[in-house]
This record gives sequence, C-alpha cells and structure tokens, in this order.
Amino acid sequence: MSPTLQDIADVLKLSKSTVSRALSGDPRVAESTRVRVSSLAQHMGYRPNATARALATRRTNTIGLVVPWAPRSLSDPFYLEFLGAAGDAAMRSGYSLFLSAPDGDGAGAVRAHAELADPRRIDGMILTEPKANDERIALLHGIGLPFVVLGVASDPEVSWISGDNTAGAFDAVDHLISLGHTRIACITGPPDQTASKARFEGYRSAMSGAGLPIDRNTIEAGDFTQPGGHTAMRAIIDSGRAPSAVFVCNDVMAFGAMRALREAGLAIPADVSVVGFDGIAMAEYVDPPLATVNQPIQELGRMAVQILIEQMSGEGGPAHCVLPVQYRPSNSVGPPRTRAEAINRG
Amino acid sequence: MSPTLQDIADVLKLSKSTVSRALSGDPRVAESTRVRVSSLAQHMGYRPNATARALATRRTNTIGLVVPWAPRSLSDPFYLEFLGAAGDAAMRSGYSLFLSAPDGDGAGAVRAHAELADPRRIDGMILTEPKANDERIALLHGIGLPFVVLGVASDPEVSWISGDNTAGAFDAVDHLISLGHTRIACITGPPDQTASKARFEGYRSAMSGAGLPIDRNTIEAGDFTQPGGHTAMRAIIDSGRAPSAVFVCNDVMAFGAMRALREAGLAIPADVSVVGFDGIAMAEYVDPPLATVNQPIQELGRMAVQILIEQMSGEGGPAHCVLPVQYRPSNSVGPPRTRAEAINRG
DNA sequence: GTGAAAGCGCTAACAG
DNA sequence: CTGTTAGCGCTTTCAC
Repeated sequence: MSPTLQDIADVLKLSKSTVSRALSGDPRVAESTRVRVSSLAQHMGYRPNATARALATRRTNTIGLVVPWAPRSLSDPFYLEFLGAAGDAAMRSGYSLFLSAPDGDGAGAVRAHAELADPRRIDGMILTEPKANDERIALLHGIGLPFVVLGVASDPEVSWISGDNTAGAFDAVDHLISLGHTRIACITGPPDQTASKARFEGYRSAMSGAGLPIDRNTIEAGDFTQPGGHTAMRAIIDSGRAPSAVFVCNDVMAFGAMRALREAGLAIPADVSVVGFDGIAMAEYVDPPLATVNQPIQELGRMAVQILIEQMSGEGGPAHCVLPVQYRPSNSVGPPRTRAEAINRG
Repeated sequence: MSPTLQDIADVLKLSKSTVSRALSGDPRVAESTRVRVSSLAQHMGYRPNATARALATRRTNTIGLVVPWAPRSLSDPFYLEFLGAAGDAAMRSGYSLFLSAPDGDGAGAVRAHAELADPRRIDGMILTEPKANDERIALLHGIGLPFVVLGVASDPEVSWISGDNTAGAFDAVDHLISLGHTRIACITGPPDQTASKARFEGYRSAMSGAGLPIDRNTIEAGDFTQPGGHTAMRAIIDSGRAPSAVFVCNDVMAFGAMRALREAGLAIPADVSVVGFDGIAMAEYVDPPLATVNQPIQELGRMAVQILIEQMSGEGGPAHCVLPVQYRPSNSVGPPRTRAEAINRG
C-alpha cells in the first residue's frame, strides 16, 4: 500500500489535517512544519489518492472526450492529432482525459455522452462534430456540466472553438476560380453537421461572388470518410459533364475522390483539380500532394482545453473562438484544361 | 444533486446496505424488495457514484492507455483505430479508458506512465510500442499493476498481444522475391522497438531463404513517421544503385518512401515496388494503392482489453497472443523492370 | 498554528 | 433476509 496522509501524520506526530494543509500550501501552517512534512512525503513516496480527493471535493480533475466513431471508424488522422494535443494540454494543467468511443448510430453516441457526462466522474467535457440541433448539447445543458464544442454551436450560451471553416473554404474555391475554373464541384460532409454547412457556405459565396452558377449535379454529400468521398466523386462523374475542379470538405474524403478520378481515367490536376480541408499530415504524401486548408489542429486541442478550464472555474461567460486557417496550394490544383491548352499554345 | 443510496433507502424505509445489495443483484435480498428498490432507483434517476464506489472497493473500473506521442505526433491512423477499438471494448465490459499522451522524449514517456500507473486510479494498463528492455515494463512490474502490451515483450511473465510481424513481413518479401526481385531494400522502424526487429527478421529470413544477399546499403532505419520514411528512402536512393523493391515496416513510412521515389523520378511499381505494413485504411487510397500487411487492428484492440480484464481478475497466468496477419498485394508491386521487359519482349 | 470531528457515497464484514 | 457498524483517504468547518 502506498502511504496515506495518516501515515505521514503518525510519523511526525501531527494530525492529518495539518499534513493535508501543509501539502496543499495552506498559508496558516508554520514554515518549519511545512518543510518537515513535504520532505517526509517526498521521502516516503507519498502520492495523494485522486479518488479520495475527488470524493471529498467533488472535483475529479478529469475531462471527458467523446470521439466520433461511426461512420468514420476513427480512421481520420485529424481526430487523433486533436486528441493528442488536447490530452497533452489537459495533462499540463493537471487534468486527465477520459475517453469514450461510442459505436454505431446517433442514438449510441448520445447514450455514450449521457453515460460519460456524470459530474461526479468528470468536471467538464469536450464535444466534437456538433450537429445543427444537437441533442447532446441540450443534454449537457440539462445536466449542468461545463463543456466546450469543437465546432460552431448556434446557442450563444455554449462555448465553442473552431477553425474558420467559411473563410478557409472561400479561399480555396477562390483560388480555383482565379485559375480560371468555372465548373467547380463540391463534396460536402454530412448535411446535419455545422462544419459541413459552414464550409459549403464558403464555397457558395466564392462561387456567387464570382458570378458563377452552382450546378446541383456537382454538389454531393459525403460522410467525411474515404469511401464516402469516393462514392460522391463517382456520382458527380456519372452525373454528366465532369467538373474541372472539386472542393472536398475534408482531406480523407479528398483521398477517396482522387481515387475515383483516377479510376475514371481523369488526371489530377490536368483534367480535374482537387482541394481538401483539414491539413492532415497525409495530405502532403499523396500523389499529387493535396492542396488543402490547414487547420491549426494542435492549437485547437490546446485552446479547447483552455476554454474548458475557464468554464469549469465558473468565471466569465461562454467563449466563442474562431482560429484562422490557411489555404495551402499544391500540385493537386492547376488551371483548367482549356485554359492550360491555351497557355501551351502560347 | 443526484440521488444517493441513502435517499432511496429513506423513501423505502430500508437501510442503504439493503439498497446497495438489491441494486448489485445480491441473491440474499428478497425478490419483492429488489423490485421495489430498482423501480424506485430507476424512477429517481439514481446513478451510482463511481468515485465513492472506487474508494470503497479499491477498484476503479478504469483502464489506462498511453499512446505514443513523439516522434509520431499521433498522426498514425493505426493508433487511432486501435484506440477506438480498445475504447469500445472497454466500455462494453464496463470499463472506462483513461488516456495519457506524453510529449517529447523517452523520459517524458516513462514519467507519464509512472504518473498514470497509479493502482488507485486505474485497475490496469495497456502499453504500446514496447522496446527491447523497456523501463516502463519494469516500472509496472514494480508497482504490481496488471498490464498488457501491444507488441511482443521478452519477459515471459508479461502478457502481450501482437500481430504476427515476422510471418507478415516474410510473406510480403517472399512475394517480391517470387516476382523476381533480388535487390530488395528495407526501411525498418526504430531499432529499439520489438516490432521493428520482428519485421526485419521476417525480411531477413525471406531473403536468406531464397539465397539472396542483404546489402547493408539498402537497409535504413526509419522512425515510423512519413518524413522518416521519406528520408530513409532518399538515403537508400542516394547510396548508389537503387533497389527494385522496398519493404517498409509500416504504412505511413511507406507513404513517405513513395513520395521520395516519385521525387527521384522513379515509377511505382515499374522502377521500384513498394510494400508497407499495418493495413491502415489510407493504404487503399494512395496511388498506386499500397500493397501491405493487414493487421487485425480492431481485433487487437478488443483482445488487448479482454486479456487485460483476465489479468485484472487475477486468474490465470500471463497470456501471449499472436494474431494472424494477411499480406495483401496491390498495384504498388510488380515484377522488376528487367523481368518485366523480358516478358514484354515475350 | 494545529487538532478533532464530520462527512463525501459506497461496500463489506458482522450481527441478528 | 435485513440492519448496524466501520471504514476507503481526503478535505473542511469549527474549536482551541
């Protein structure tokens, strides 16, 4: 058994109250005893029992995080990176991360959140992939547990942090337009997610800002997975005249789309330019390297934890934080064929 | 405040012990009272306080998991998938996952393990990426905390689970040999990790089994990251005559290697065939699709939890479990150029 | 400055 | 079958 407060108290002939105070830096305890206590504690290898402390203080120093499982099957590197950054930040602030990975449908996810969202188990929670009217948000509000959302939440009372989806999408599409593309397809995320909507809005506004029409046949909803991107791209190709460029709402779907294009015998970017979103490491390593919108993933993780800690301390109102993103061109985009040929002809 | 056992007991004019027993399915309690108790509990929305229970039972129903951070930066989808599967399995068995993501060097990782490995905080632990003489294993043994390793541990007292690294590597390299390759490079993982050694051993034995020499200039150590794979491939290319095939010890390094080959103007597989290891989803979506060794990632996660639960129950000795892997050919491999040309001339 | 005592919510002997 | 009694290890009034 590892030593307890009482063990230390016994040796020093003190009460455990005093030992507790000495260790927690209570100013009322004499400097001399503080020194004696802490050096003995060190010597005995004392480590406070987090469970007992949690029971007494009603604070667990633990943050809950539910990562999306279905249908992404957790294969999106974006989440692993986010998770790592959040975990690291939490640990630095003395918090631990409690992880839940619900399987299956929306109901399963909500249930997982409900199970995890026990104020006696965690002090706060990080939510990902918010939907338009997310039941989970209502649930947490009802419970009264502090939380922060990775992604934009409509309720102004809710704290959230997000990359600038609309601006990033705008920049990406605007670049395509500036290269001369006029027929630009879009593969969106699940329609009910706020990130999907925001990125589509960036696409829409860039298109209409340039006076370009949006052909519904070139808009296809994906599910943020590779197979989803593949299927969506295939549908766009099959729907008739292929676009000269496609804006895909996340990187892993873009990989699927690139594959579909190759299978259809279309070259990237000669026939079709492709742009993704997220800026995961893998994007630089596909062929051709994928143009994408870099999200500050590490920063998102760190800030999410920081905002949550503020929320948990109870001070200040809800925080809404939009982090800038950076469009990063690459060889997956080029001028449309007609234009390219014109240039070649000089 | 959510209701406690005492609240239920008060309403029913029972003692909290009885209520506790009724809820935990103790056979001694009368069927009638059990019904009354559980229906009231349900009605009042009673949820046991995990913290209090943990303090009383000295069991936390929590599993600790440290994911490797540096230098992989958590960008390897293999770990996210493993994490998800383990989390899911844990939850189904009534356990929660406690996550730690140490930053930086080996010392930081060991410290993170030491912090997490508190028997009063978690009941057991899953370790990843074991090294040959891993201090963390000694540490956990010293603490007496049950744990299971993802990867092979040399100490027979330690439970572990692993894909069949050597056989998988052998099959992959053997396939290359059967296509006529004789000069096959190898990019290994960090030399101190057991998985690196085992995969290299598969490579070595396939080569020597076919009577092929191993050229040290074509063996390069990577670090399981994309940039690492890129650098290693570059070094092999620069070292002199390029090999006609390369076996890369994980998929993300293979992506880096493919990029290095392209940058050097070498075609895949016409000039150089590439095989990876792990079977992450992304492998199917690069161009050309990467031949790789499929690990049963989901199964590894599930089994790791299952073995750990057995260890924690104290019954049975250490378990050592090797799961079969499956080599999956794809378009990133083909016959060597000379042979291909010979066939063409046919 | 320090100690005594109560209690966080639950489980686990030990009685009856 | 059920109640009583002790804790699990820590924090936190309230006294002195």
